[in-house]
Amino acid sequence: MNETLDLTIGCESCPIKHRAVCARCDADELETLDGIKYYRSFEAGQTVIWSGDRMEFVGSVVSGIASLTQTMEDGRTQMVGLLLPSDFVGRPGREFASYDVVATTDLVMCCFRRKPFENMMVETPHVAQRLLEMTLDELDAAREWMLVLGRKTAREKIASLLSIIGRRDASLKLEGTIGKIVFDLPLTREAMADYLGLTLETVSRQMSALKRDGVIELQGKRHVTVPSFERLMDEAGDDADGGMMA
Amino acid sequence: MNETLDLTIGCESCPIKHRAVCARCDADELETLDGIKYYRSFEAGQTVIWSGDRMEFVGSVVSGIASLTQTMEDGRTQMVGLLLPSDFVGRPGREFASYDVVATTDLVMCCFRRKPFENMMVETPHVAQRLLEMTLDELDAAREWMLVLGRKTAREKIASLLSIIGRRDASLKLEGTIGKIVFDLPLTREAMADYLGLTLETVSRQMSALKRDGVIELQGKRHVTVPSFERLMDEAGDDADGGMMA
DNA sequence: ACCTAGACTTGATCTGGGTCAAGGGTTCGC
DNA sequence: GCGAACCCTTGACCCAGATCAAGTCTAGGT
Repeated sequence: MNETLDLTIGCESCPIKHRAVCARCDADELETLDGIKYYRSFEAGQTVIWSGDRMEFVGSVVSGIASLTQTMEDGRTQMVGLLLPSDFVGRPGREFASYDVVATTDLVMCCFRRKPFENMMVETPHVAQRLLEMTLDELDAAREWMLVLGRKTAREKIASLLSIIGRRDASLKLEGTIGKIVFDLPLTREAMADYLGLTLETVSRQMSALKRDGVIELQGKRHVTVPSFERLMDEAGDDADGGMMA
Repeated sequence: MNETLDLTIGCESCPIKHRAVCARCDADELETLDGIKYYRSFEAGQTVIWSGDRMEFVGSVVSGIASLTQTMEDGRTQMVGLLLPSDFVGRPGREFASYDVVATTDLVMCCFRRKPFENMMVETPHVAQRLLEMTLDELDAAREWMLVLGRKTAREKIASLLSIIGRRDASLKLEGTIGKIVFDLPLTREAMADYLGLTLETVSRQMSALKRDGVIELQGKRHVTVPSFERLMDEAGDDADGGMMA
């Protein structure tokens, strides 16, 4: 499934090399890339791109968390995507950004100037195909989230979010997704609310309720221990298979 | 924007030829396609594919409307995509379906056997690129819908749905999206509710309210007249630009 | 013509989550 | 060490939309 993740050609802190570009490629392409690649750092809370801005680059998250958000004129906001390390940002072929991209934590991104990247994509078909696969994955994630937003209760929403972050975190640490899981929440209660279509008060109340009921333990406000991942999945109302089926 | 829509090489009732395959291609590729192409018809209410089924084909909607839906064990369902004529169905590279695909009205699809289609995709890079563009469009639509599901009121949700269907319908008829619009709702109140994350009673009440307030007129239950599209957009809480910016 | 079934509407009531308000805990800078 | 700024929690109350319960309307079928 993650057949490209173990490739280590090139700089290992740059996930795009592994996932979008390096997959099944030869060293020549890495040479090509190095001329158009650069890193950018952002502080927590900083906006990476405003919706409507010209996109000068595409890239991927090296460390930290970014979020895609949409805002209505009256200030209501909805997070429409959570970008974790190794996630791709940007739209080859799109001139302007469709969403605000905000650094939710301190953030390092690996960027490629858009035009040269697009040219390279045309010349190397498997990059386009890898990008298509990644986009399809994002689409699946977005659609799964539509079920969360449209039909789940506040408690189920929280459990869903915790299980996504917990699973992702655990797989990065190469642990299993069974039994006990420990991780730090990279989001404020407000950011969680924006992702879940709730208010921060409701998020806080439901976190307390899940703690009271023994589904999670909290050390401080952000450090979470999940004694039974199955129990959490159950609270989330998901099928037990854990999303193994694409 | 719809640069590929006016191509008329090949059978004009088969949108995939126009949108996914024919774009900027030469006649040879049409020959290749004809060996692996077939049509399928479905009655309203029939299920095209069950989630988890092996996908034997990809294809596109020729006429009628299909929907992608997700269902929880307890029966709560959420529609995660509405497939209108010319929309693409299926995932090159994916073995199994992720969602139920249901014919919401009588439906004709133009199908391609999946394996040969994938092979063709590898050989003709611009098809992969067209598919990437289409997938990015779907992703944008899904994310826009996340804002609807997460943050909009029932009245705004209904107005959003009506404006999407109305706009799509009007553009197919080559009318503008300004001023008056007339169309038939292709969805039952229940299907609307499933798409909007509401109950059918709430949908019905809000339709009545929009009618009472003069935002829409109803002839029968399904035939809708929108005297002012701007007014409708306003009720939907959208920016005025009408989504012209991809 | 009548009967039935499915799609829709409308009313009455209930409730989950929003809103408003008042705190508490930590981490800064001074 | 003290105030200020965040971030978070908890309580009291309210309301949009869910739920439960009758209906109405229309299209087919006999």
